Amino acid sequence: MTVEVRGSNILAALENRGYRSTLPRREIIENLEKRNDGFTAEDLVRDLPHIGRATVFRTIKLLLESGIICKVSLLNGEPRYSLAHAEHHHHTVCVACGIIGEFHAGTIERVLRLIANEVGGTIIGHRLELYISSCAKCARENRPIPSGARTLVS
Amino acid sequence: MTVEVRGSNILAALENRGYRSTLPRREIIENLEKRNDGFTAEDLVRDLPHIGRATVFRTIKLLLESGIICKVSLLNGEPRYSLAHAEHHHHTVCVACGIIGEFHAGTIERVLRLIANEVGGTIIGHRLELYISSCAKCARENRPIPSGARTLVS
DNA sequence: AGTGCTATTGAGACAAGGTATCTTTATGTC
DNA sequence: GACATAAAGATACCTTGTCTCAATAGCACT
Repeated sequence: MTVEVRGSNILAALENRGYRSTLPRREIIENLEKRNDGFTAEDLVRDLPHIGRATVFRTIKLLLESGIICKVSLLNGEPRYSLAHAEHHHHTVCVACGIIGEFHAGTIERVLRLIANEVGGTIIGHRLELYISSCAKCARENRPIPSGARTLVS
Repeated sequence: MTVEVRGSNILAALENRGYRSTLPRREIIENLEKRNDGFTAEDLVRDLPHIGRATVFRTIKLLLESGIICKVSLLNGEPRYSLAHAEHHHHTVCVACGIIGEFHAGTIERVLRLIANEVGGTIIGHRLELYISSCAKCARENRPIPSGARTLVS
């Protein structure tokens, strides 16, 4: 009996949910674990040309449903995926370079709960994205704020 | 000299921004003013078959940029448009019936400003959607919470 | 009311992001 | 190793928009 010591805990999470450990899934997981930026589905498709498009999307869906990755919208609505590092969190998106960060703020949860009371109904979840410019990286590289950043900020 | 007394202030807002008052635009505005739910672009296309698809989308874009309507994501990411009633606000989306509500909470803005300090960078905007079930209408009609509502709630 | 400039429209091709279908292949289990 | 079945690959299709380009219609001016 051999015990797999090193290896992705993401894969383990999928197996615990009853999914099979297949080569394409392992490759996709390995690929996205290397990224620290937000990525698109197309990034994965391009990086793993021997894996079918549909499989990439199916695996993304699986990882989303398992809470392993998150789907985040850029300001213009373009989707990006990002590895989830914390249990519950929100996202910052730099409109200049597109880098995605995470933050957690208990205050927000409390405020939202209060609002739910006023709004009526049962709160199921929320989506909160904070758009910033000049993130740490952009500030270092002196990257300017893109024009047209002001669009649909609800 | 005649003064147009009744009529859309939305149209006026567009004209003030230098856009022409065209028949298709007037019809689209009239149509969406009648709605109190969130609507899709396809709803408009279907309701106004003599107006070109591209024109509908172009007009929607115009209205978005002018802050007259908002684009909101349902839980599964599907887009909905909704007339903006207040200057700055956030949205509630009922996952059962899809009705979109507005709310405003100064507390949130304050909290977000605090967070921006911690996160670093300049805050450009934010997107906040609150997903609820059993909104007033659904509660009246005793509509159940849809299964699969738990998806990508970041 | 007619003229002219140019914004806007309509039609239809195209694009991005994703899903459905259907056959073949690979996993996990006994 | 055989079996049942989950998953993969290929590909067609769908949705939500955008782009192009010729034709049309608003608006301003006379």
